Amino acid sequence: MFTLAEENYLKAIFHLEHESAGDVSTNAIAESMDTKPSSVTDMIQKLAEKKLLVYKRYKGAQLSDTGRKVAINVIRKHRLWEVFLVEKLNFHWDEVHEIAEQLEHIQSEELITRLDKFLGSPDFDPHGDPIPDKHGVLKRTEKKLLSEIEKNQKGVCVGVKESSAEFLQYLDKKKISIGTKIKVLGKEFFDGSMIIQIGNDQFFISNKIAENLYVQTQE
Amino acid sequence: MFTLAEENYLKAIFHLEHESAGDVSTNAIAESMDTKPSSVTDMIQKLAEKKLLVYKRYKGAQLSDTGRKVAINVIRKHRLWEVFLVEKLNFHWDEVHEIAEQLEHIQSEELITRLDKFLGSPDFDPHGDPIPDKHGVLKRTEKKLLSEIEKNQKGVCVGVKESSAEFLQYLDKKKISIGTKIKVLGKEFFDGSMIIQIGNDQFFISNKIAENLYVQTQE
DNA sequence: TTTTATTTTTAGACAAGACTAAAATAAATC
DNA sequence: GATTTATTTTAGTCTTGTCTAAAAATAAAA
Ligand SMILES: [Mn+2]
Ligand SMILES: [Mn+2]
Ligand SMILES: [Mn+2]
Ligand SMILES: [Mn+2]
Repeated sequence: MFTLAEENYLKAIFHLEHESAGDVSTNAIAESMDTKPSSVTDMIQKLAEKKLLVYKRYKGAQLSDTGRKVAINVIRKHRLWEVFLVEKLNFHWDEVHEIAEQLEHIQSEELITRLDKFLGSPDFDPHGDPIPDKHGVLKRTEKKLLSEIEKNQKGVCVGVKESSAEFLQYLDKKKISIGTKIKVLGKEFFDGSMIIQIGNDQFFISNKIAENLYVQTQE
Repeated sequence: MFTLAEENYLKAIFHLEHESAGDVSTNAIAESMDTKPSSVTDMIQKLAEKKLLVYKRYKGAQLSDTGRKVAINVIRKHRLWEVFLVEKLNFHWDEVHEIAEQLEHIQSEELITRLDKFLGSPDFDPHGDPIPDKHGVLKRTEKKLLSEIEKNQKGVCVGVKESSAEFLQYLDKKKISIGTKIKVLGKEFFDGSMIIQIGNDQFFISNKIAENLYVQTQE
């Protein structure tokens, strides 16, 4: 139905729409897709032709309902495949993204329906990201960045904002994974760094780490 | 490493090399890939540049060792994915080929290694075709076409030559699948049609059917 | 309100892969 | 051996998706 390139653009725009309000700029798309602004202009004009997004010259793009549906379906596939890779093939969570980038473009509704069932209709992918259901509905859960919680508060890790292999490997080294309980012992006002406690271990983390970890403050 | 188009050409040429001896002709490739001879010429010239095959103008193509290795690896992936779709996702054998055509191009050695292990290192795909091992070695088994065996001989179905959905659905209707025991009760010299027995059922099959069913005559 | 800087778009080119139409070569037939 | 036919290749064009360089529009600064 749609080309690989089209699907990737729609997906990127979808993510960007959730990062900041208003129209998505040409430059933002170009940066997030590691391509040139002129290429982006070309493509969004084509996507606008196809009614997958609304585009006004010099003002940016905004997904249409159908465009959003396509994007969400790609994301659904991406995340289901990631679950498959981790749960069934025992890949580690830092190894699956690249492969899922390819698998997300396999065209077959039936395949995804069956894969979903095979995996037990998971609600979250290995990085804690919600998996849209068949109709594109995303379970929104209450979660904050670790950087947003205060001294002496506790939270349980429910996801990562960034999911680069480097970051995930850092978390492994620190024994942080989905489900890990974290208590903030101290928070430095100046640079946002923290002292946290996990189990009996206490250690320092930088603001960059705290800004990429999602936690749920349970109570 | 290689593009989707390149992989498909190499795979097609590999199959054609096994269908008849000598160089593979431009027209044969074009027909098997449902494309035009001029397009084939373009591509095999590029593949020759890349040393994936040997090409002499007006004489046809012949895979090089590296070209053959690439082709076999694609076939390995195709067949392993077909096993996955049937064994794990409960697809029927007539539904998997199209999806495997896409999955066979996913690039990740590790993925295939793990998929193979997950599936228990199967030797054959759902259509009875052998799955090359990691090193590209194909288990050659003794099998003949049903059309080649004589009256009163018995055989067990071990594979299909053609694997179109239509043919596979015909086989289903006749309750023929891998492992089915077949006895040839009669054979018409004129058109090669047969009367066969399966279990307690006896029925007529045309030569076209007999020429697309592989059997092993056990004795 | 000009001037300057940034963002975005256009124009033109390129690579991959496909196609049509025409030319070249090989195979078949007389 | 000459001629007709079939196969294969070349030449030129098209689409998709990318790029660079230049122009146009917008935003920021003076
Ligand atoms: Mn991912
Ligand atoms: Mn992805
Ligand atoms: Mn197949
Ligand atoms: Mn295939």
